[in-house]
Amino acid sequence: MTIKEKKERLRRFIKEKGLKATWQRDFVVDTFFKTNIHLTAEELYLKVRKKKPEIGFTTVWRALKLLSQTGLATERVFVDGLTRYEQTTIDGHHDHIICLNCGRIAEFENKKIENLQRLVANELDFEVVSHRMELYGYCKECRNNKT
Amino acid sequence: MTIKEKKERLRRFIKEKGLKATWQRDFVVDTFFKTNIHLTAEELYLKVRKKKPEIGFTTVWRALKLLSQTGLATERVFVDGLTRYEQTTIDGHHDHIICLNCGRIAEFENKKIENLQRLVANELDFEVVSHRMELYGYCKECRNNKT
DNA sequence: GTCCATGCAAATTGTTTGCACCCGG
DNA sequence: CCGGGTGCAAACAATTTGCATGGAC
Repeated sequence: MTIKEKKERLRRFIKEKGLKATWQRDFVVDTFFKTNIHLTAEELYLKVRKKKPEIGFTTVWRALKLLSQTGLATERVFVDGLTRYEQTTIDGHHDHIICLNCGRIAEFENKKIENLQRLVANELDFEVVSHRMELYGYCKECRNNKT
Repeated sequence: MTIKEKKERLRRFIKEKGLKATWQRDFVVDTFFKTNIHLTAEELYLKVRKKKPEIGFTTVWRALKLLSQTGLATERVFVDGLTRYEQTTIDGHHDHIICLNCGRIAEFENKKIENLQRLVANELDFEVVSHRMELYGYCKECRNNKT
């Protein structure tokens, strides 16, 4: 899905809900779409504020909540306990691998693991509807520059 | 590890650290050890308070922190964002499967999945040191009593 | 003009800490 | 007695909400 399509989808959602379009929210959403990493509301707010200091934290926060509702963003909480927002990609589910040193977050998908998960669940008489899996470790760069 | 052994281990740890034994902490730890489910500090506090209303939340909380330091308990945060404390079992690492309806938490271990994780990480040039994996779904009972 | 959006400030929630008093050794 | 333990209350941090004002249609 291109950014243009995402914006269109959001525009339709806003219309359906009887909400109004505003340049503030537009700007926040734009900034978010142009960033392809996992951001906290705080981080996005700081990013936005650099360009438009008149936009408040609440607006950024509510824009992210709106994007979550629309399905254009996903809230994720990693072990640091902060809520991060991730742009929804066209390809469905994926998991994360996070560098404990630099905080870099990479994404991956592995059907074999998901099949095994379903298998394990069956053994325990559970029906899986979702899962969360994160790997923590060190990326190449951080391994090389070890202290 | 039996409860007795755990208590012994804690006793030694307390001595080493130059801390003191008190009946309040003893009672909290006892209550925790007798419960084999995943509890939040709040839940344990309520449990304790029923028997000993004079014990405060702080004591419960600090006892759990102490147990974590000792390695006798493990802090876990699932998707609801609450910190739960789990008794450390003799067998090392395991993951969780959680019923979205009744909240029941079951544990499992699967070496195949862990091997695949390492494999995936290698492809991405990461070195894995830990992971978090939780499956969410419905347990047998909740599937049968579906609304 | 009518509502929704905004952004400040304040409430909330879960967790953690400061401190005066208590109590075990 | 002394030093750590307790438990209240208050600090904290992240998130969420109330409300008066402003702006889009």
